[in-house]
Amino acid sequence: MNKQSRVTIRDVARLAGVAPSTVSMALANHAEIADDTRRLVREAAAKLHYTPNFAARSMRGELQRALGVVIPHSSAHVFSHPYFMDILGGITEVANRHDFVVILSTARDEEQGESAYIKMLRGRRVDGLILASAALFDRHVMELAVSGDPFVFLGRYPLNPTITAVGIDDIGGADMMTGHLLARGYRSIVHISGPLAHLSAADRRDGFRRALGRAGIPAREEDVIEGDYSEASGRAGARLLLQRPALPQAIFAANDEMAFGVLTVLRDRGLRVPEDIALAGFDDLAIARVMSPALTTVHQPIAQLGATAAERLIALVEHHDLSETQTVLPVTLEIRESCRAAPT
Amino acid sequence: MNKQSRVTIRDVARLAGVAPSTVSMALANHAEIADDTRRLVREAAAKLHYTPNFAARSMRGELQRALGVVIPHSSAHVFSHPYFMDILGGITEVANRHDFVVILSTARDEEQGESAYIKMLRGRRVDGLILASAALFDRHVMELAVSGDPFVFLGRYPLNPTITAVGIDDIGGADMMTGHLLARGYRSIVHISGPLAHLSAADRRDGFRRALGRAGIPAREEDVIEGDYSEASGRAGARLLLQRPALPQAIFAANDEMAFGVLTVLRDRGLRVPEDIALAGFDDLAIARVMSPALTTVHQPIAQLGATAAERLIALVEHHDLSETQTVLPVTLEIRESCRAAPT
DNA sequence: GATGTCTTCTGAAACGTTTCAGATGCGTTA
DNA sequence: TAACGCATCTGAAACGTTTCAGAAGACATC
Repeated sequence: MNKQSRVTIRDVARLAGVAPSTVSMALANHAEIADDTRRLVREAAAKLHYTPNFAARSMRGELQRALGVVIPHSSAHVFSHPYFMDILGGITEVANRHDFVVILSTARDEEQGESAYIKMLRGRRVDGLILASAALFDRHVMELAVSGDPFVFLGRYPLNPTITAVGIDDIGGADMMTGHLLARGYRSIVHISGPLAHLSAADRRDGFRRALGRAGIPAREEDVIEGDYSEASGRAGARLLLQRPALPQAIFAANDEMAFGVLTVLRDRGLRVPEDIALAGFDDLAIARVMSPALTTVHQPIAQLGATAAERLIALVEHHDLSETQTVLPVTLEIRESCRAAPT
Repeated sequence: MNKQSRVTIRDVARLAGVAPSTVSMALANHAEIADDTRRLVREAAAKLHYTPNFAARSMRGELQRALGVVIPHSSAHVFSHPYFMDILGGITEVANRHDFVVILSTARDEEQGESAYIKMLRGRRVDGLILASAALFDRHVMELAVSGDPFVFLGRYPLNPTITAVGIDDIGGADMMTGHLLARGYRSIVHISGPLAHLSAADRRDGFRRALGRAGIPAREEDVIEGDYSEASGRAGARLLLQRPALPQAIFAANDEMAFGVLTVLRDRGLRVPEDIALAGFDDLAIARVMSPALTTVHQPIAQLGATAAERLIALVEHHDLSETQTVLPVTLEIRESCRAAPT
């Protein structure tokens, strides 16, 4: 019920009474096809519901018009679901506008041989790749870089400026948030960081330290507790803090999920936020708005991140010159209820 | 840097000193190729990093090994992000296991001509489609059904039993939840429904009514308020209720987002949940756990829904016989804090 | 020695496009 | 009338596979 229903360019040619090559050129709007013929061909194609076969087309060296988006399966817990959904939203919107299709690859890193997404590229299933949240030291990244295949790294990638990367200003965001807390009078602040092997986590910590330094507050080892971006690690961090002789005045978690973990533990111990202790997050996912108290956090333009990455990749694939290879998108402060209002 | 790096079967053949057809057969493990030759070819292919070109392969009538997942962009607000992310998770996991690739199509319904995803199917970019949350009366569904192209409808589809559909037990879930509320002693319950043009919304309302009927409570028109699954419509529903002379004892929202909308309005009016009024939701998204009070809701196996759909579609594509075409997955009650504990 | 049977490999054809050199027909110019 | 230019169309080749009829060689049988 499938095979026989395939209508090819030859069928259209027969119906229109012209050669297949004429059909091809007519549909592609080549100038040397007479208007009458073009119309004739168009009608025939429409009547037969002709749709060009992509495989055949791309065999002639045309682009597949497909982008691969690689989301590491193993580290899926590291990044929250809505984050990826928004990224995907941004990517697909741009891709659709450029008539590209998006292929999802939830890569589990395979030890042996080449990863599935490199095969997609080599097998010309996609024209280029967007690597979402790959680790900085991912061996495939270097491999891709030397192969010259088009790809975009999601996140900052200062190690190698020739790699096209789109990230957000993690340092600046953490700096702003810390500055905000300081401005509200909190002097003792503890940062619960993400997994420091990820650049975003290290960046956020560095931003935290930078703001502290500017305020003349000495950096102390114990003011940073390393988590892994998961709610559970937020809880663990909070419990650790509760064992200390004195609680800080504010806790700045490196993402919203950890902040929520912190909140649940504090609440269990009967501590009120923000009255007893202030709390801040990072990312501005839906959870931040929904928590009570609503979480003060750093808003990042996630969909735009995906959109920009897709635009860069398509430019790369179509051999346009990129004005800049490494982009850092700005973030904004989202002030809500979890930090006491400044005394006015 | 791309073109010249393409290594074809001919390159492998040259290096191995055999004919291209031999390479093809050796790599496909045909029996009539001697073991020694097979080894030789394998080595050559590995040395050259040969990856077969998918376009060429599929021109020979092979499967593309690609599934299309259609997510209606326009009605994106109707379904929440984490829902689709979980669906996608289930789909990709099964697809990967069967060596299929997942192509995302965030279809904005185009008025003119064929939709993008039908083109994907016709152009043989994908072997089959999964339609996520298409409306029952979607004209493309019927079109697909008559064309005989493989596709799976996500959600119940009782209208046409020949269509392969995977849904959840919306009726049973709403019935269970309503029964639970009744068992806890609530007699006056209002249901805020989803958009009733969607079957899931109508089903949930019907389940609500069925439980009420079994308990001998007469169905009243005003006990159902139609929303559209959005948080805003939950707020609107709550405001409507607050204008009535008497508040119901419990509100059962047809999804968690609307329940959250209801909660914000109640909270603004100084009403406590569950002390003053009980609240229940449906879906069990992350938001249900995060709200305070944590929301009592109906848990649906979203990832499994996606996984089952993918399995059905792959079976369809590979012409296996389906034991059943229409599947309804069971749901479970998730009792949390938003309904007062039963007096024991 | 002729014939037949296996085993193993090869060459050509086919899949559905696009491209491009050239064919065709027609009006214009010398 | 011959030559040319132009507009329009066509046929063949090519893209990288897989398949399949058949070739080649080794060996066994009569």
